Amino acid sequence: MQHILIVEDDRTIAESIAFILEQDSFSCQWFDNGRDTLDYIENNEVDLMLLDVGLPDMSGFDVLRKVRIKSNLPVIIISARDDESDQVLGLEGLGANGYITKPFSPRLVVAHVRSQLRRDRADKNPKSKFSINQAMQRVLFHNQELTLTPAEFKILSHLIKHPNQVHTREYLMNIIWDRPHGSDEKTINTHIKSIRKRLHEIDEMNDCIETHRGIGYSLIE
Amino acid sequence: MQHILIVEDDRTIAESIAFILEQDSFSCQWFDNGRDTLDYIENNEVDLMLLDVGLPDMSGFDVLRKVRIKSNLPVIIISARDDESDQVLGLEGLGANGYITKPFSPRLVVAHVRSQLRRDRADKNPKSKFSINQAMQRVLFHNQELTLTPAEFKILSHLIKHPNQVHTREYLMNIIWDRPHGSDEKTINTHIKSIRKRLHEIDEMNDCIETHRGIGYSLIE
DNA sequence: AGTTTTGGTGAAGATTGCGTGAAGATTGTT
DNA sequence: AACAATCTTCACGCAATCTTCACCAAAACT
Repeated sequence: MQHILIVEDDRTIAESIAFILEQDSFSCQWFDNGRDTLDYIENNEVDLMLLDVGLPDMSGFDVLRKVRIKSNLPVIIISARDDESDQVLGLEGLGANGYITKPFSPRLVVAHVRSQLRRDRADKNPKSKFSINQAMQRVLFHNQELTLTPAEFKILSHLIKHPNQVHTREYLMNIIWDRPHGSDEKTINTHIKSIRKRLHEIDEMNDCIETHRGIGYSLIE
Repeated sequence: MQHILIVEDDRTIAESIAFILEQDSFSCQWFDNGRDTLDYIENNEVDLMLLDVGLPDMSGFDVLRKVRIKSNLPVIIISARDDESDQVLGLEGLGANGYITKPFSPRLVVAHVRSQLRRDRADKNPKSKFSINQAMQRVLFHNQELTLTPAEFKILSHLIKHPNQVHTREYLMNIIWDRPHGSDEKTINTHIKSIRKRLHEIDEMNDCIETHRGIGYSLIE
């Protein structure tokens, strides 16, 4: 179930939007001011925000600006008919994802929301299969814990943090050892081998780590 | 000077839009039906189209659909207030780049047009058929990845970085090997051959790399 | 036209680099 | 010290890549 935030000081309008969206099996949450909205976003999972520009405590654009500092939550601006130029300003300049002008029909709202969420999902899909727990020196792969030796952790976590980029063996060696260390670069091969083996145990059909002959390795997303 | 097409059957509206845009130093052309519009686009350079959905001979959406078959000309839909759902349909489904609802203010039109043309220019600028991903040691050709050996990558990326310029075989050899290397210059021929072959696999009618008899090679844009 | 030079082509070695498994070296722990 | 875990090295075989070669086609020169 996807969760929509409605930020609108006119209770009638907010309720009618909520009613429509709930019929389309979205869950909705209504706020009539900016402060509460920002608090809520800070602490809850939200999939999309419908944002009126005219709010009692702060401009909708201020809300958008503050949201954009921390996230790229899809935001659809709702604006009154008479401040047209604001529409464009908000849409283009502050990173809104769409806008609707009052008065609007139910169908229009649902269409906008659906189309925006579709686009948003497409953006999010190329999500990393990895997550790093730096404090615990652990890496999750497909939400399963990898048991890695210290050297393996250093190499893999670096590759994850800088994906789609070739790292030379020399560079990876510097990551393992803080201070210069007269070791053979072949060592890296062996570490990579065992990292691959561990990834393989979880995902048979896996080929994240690419070899770049004569150069080094890279992790592809 | 950028040329805007206004497709709108209401003469008053069309003229007012044209007046506004001309003040902003665009050149404008007005059509009140779909047939003439399509004819014109076929034979003239146009930078952007403002398209009303309600036309006498055919729907604006039909016009858009026909235009989209042949080009990705930026199109901004103009729609009357009462057919809201059509807006979304046109915008999402048929590849319109924006929409404005009647009635609109002059500033809104100009803002939309400017913002759209800005985006369009950004899309068009990186128009070289090649792009180099140095980090991944890869070259994209027509947005497709070329699988290149290290030597091939070194040669091709150098040619791309210095196009329209002849490079001697000796010079290209120095690019492949850091240190002096007593190899035959014919080697370059073979590398060029295989680079050409790979380009050929993507674009049959391709002849980017020119031979300069007795001297070397160059890449032409 | 005939000759010479230069480049394209395909294929056959030569070379290099990598994966692999295992053995030795190092480190830390009990 | 003994042990386990980890790191490093090594040798072998394979595959990717580089280089060379022989032969033909195209261009330049006589």
